[in-house]
Amino acid sequence: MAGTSAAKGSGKTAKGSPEANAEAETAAALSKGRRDQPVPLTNDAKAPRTARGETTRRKILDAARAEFGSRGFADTGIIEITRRAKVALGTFYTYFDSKEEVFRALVRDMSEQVRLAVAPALAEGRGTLEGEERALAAFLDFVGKQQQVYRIIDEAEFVDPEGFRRHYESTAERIAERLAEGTAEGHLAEPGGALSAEVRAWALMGMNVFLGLRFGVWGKEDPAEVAAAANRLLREGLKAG
Amino acid sequence: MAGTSAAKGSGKTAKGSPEANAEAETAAALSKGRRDQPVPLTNDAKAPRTARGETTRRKILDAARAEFGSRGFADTGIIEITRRAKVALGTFYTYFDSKEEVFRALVRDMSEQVRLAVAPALAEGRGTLEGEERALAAFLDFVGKQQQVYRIIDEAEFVDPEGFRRHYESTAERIAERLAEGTAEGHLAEPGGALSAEVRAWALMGMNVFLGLRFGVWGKEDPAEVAAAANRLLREGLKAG
Amino acid sequence: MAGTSAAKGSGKTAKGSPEANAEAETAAALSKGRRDQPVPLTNDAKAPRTARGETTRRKILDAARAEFGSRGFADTGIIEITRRAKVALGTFYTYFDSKEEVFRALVRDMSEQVRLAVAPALAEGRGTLEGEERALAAFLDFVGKQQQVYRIIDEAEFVDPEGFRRHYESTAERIAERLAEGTAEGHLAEPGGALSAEVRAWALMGMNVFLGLRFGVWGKEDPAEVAAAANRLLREGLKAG
Amino acid sequence: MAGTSAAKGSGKTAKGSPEANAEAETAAALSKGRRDQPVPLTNDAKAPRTARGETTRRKILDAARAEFGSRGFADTGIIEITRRAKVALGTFYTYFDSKEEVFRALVRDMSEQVRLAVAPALAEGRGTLEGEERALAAFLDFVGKQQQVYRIIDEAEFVDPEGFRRHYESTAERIAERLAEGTAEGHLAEPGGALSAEVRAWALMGMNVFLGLRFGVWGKEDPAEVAAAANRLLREGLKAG
DNA sequence: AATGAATGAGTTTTCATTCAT
DNA sequence: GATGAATGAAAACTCATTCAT
Repeated sequence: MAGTSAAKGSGKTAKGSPEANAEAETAAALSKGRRDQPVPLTNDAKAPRTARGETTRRKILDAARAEFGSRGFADTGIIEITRRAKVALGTFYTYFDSKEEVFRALVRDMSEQVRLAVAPALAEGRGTLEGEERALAAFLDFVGKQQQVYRIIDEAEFVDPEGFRRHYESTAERIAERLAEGTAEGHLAEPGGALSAEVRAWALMGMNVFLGLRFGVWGKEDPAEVAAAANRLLREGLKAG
Repeated sequence: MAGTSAAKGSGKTAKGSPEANAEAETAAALSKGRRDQPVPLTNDAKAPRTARGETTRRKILDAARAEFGSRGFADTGIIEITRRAKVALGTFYTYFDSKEEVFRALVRDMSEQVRLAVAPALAEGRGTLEGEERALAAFLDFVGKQQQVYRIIDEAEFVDPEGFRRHYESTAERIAERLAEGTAEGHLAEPGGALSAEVRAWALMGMNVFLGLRFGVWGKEDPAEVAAAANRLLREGLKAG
Repeated sequence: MAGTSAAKGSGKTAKGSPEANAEAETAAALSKGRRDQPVPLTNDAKAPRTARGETTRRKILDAARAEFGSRGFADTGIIEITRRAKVALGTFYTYFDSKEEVFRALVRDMSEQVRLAVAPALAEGRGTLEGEERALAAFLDFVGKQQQVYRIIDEAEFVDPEGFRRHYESTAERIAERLAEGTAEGHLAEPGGALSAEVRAWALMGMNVFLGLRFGVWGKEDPAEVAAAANRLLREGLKAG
Repeated sequence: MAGTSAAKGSGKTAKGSPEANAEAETAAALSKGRRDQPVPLTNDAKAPRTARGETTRRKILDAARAEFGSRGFADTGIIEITRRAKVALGTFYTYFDSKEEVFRALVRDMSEQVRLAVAPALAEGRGTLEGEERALAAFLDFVGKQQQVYRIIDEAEFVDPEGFRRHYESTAERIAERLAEGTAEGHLAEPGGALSAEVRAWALMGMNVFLGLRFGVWGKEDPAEVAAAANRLLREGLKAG
């Protein structure tokens, strides 16, 4: 399973051309993101102490993303990662404790990337539902280009269960907040209670994830059209009349 | 990602104590399911030729389900499977060509299992949406007891991509048929076109899968309540008034 | 530092020609020894289940003794052991959990071998001190042929500290018993007390071990002469007159 | 097995609280010892050329002693040594050619240390045997505080065989000289010949080493008492009457 | 059919050593 | 002199698969 629509804040994070060099761009965005928040869960002992080290670490991380994203965790060897990163095998272990650890770092990265990919779209829409529609379109677009997202976040269920859960729980929470806001503003119907509110958020997330898989990764229909169709369902439901 | 709503029947999949001995019970259920339909085996050359062989094959398959379901594909060894099945290591290869092959057989089984688990519920409901509601409740109930379902079908994305895709595509197709039927009967609003119809089916499936993860596997809220809340969203959408 | 003089019992353990094929012989003796005592500390899960397996395990053990004995623990690789044993690399792990584990098994073996090598000599002597003299001669002879003994028991201080300690403590205990007996029989002077008795045993053991190193391993003086000289010291001390 | 009795002096090697801060104290003692004699360095090319360099070299050596002494040679990495010494990894190679080389330097140091620790005691005693008794007591005291001595000298058997042999041969030689002196002075019985004289020296050394292990390192009985008991054996032997 | 011993390619990880700054 | 990033050979260990019995 992979990412889905995301947060409100930092709508200006991605300002440049939304297309070019997605990977590099996100890497940059991520770096910024990291400085915004304390980002605790990194291994201090292995943190680079020089600029050169920082560059190397990033090269490894990027290579790992590409490799895990295309071959999967089990079929990717450290050698392949370092070969792609153009560093020696041992260099990997200068920055990461194990294969699992890079993967974990990557899950955080990807989770954040998804959030950043949809954030601007959310802000654009007038009204909650329009925001969600645009976010879904942005998400479809994003996963179409970054298919690694799915492979990595889905595989986290097995390799990094905590990261996996964290990703979906925090995503659902952000959705829930947006829906609550929409309700407060009177655009959305009241949920029946707390459980109902949570059900709505998870249902919406599930929708998005599966539409992303079907129409972003496996097929490439027009994101806007798919988002529009989904939004109709979301607005009015299925019932006739 | 895991299974979702499906085909015909009762709703009380498990009649005994709802919690206890989930594994054994399901194994039995599965065996029944298997007898309903021959369950196409991939490898004829290794098909058991005697009754004793049939029993051994089943023991291995059941053991594999339990092991893969709890440790995942990579962390499960053939030895562990045969140990649990109480057969010798070499016996495994009398019935399966490789570790991947058992897994594939298992994916088919689980996919079928999900279908059978919700089928009775679907038939009970009066009207398409009521059927879907009961099916979701049955599904939540099922995955609560059979958490292996998720682990196995989700991991198929990496180990058996064809099986993974087959599962979701056929599930979505069945949903689409039901929705088409409901539209024909006038209960449901017309979709805007073919794309829209498919979007609806995938959206519904995604909803179910994620609600299953959140409220069936991770948490154990009352399936009926969750299903009711989800159904409200499905019927009327989110829009106020 | 390695083994030294040893026990009373089982004086008939080694009946054959005391010279030929020391290694094979001891292996046999050991096997017998093992059956006498329950020998608990072996890994059951890896115990051979067939005669063929038993043979293979012994081949590995013998190869390990030769390799560790000549290159030392650190400089011996599993590959070298299996190459010498003429089995595949993986076969090693069918019988032992790790490099450390074979080593531990070997320490037990060698400790026992030392005991068996001197036991007959002890029984031969008339009187405690004469027994000790003959035991030392036998020991010098033994370590001259089995230099691995020293390398393995000495290295146990680092690789298998428990085994190391067990070896020396049990050896010292056996010596202490013999001295106590000699005292009871009136051949030996009373020790001043418990501490004194223990000091005597350890002193005697230390003497033997170092004489073994100097005159058995490094140089090859006549064992009988060395033993005689040592025994004179032991009997009468150094004091003039 | 490690060092043993040696050369000249006081007996109260450690005057402060006999237990506390053993390590620091000995480091100081060592430094002193080193200044007494230049301590021949193996590798001139890497000899420090400045005072700062001299300090750094010493920090590394002290750290190496502590690490090798507690973890052993194989389990100690250069990183751990430099970390403890608070210098950068690369600095190590400014002063030593290899891991083996520091170890060799350390073996020399420790060997010398042992000699210095017992030297004062030897001088105190009136008569050879009394000197030996005091030396043994000093030795027991010393190894009780400096357990690294054993670990390092014993491990030299594998890492620095020449150093190992040199240590014991020169120690034995010194003992032999003292015994010869005692014989010349008429305190000690004549040995039967050259072999006999050497046997006496090695036997005495072995005694001391093992008593040091048993009563200095593993257990902490009163050094004076142990030494007295050992000396009784040495003076009069074991024979009754 | 069933057994379990044997195989060896493949992987991860470590760590002494080098070297540019 | 000091630093720490980079290197890659080496080694332990795993495990799916084969095969003789």
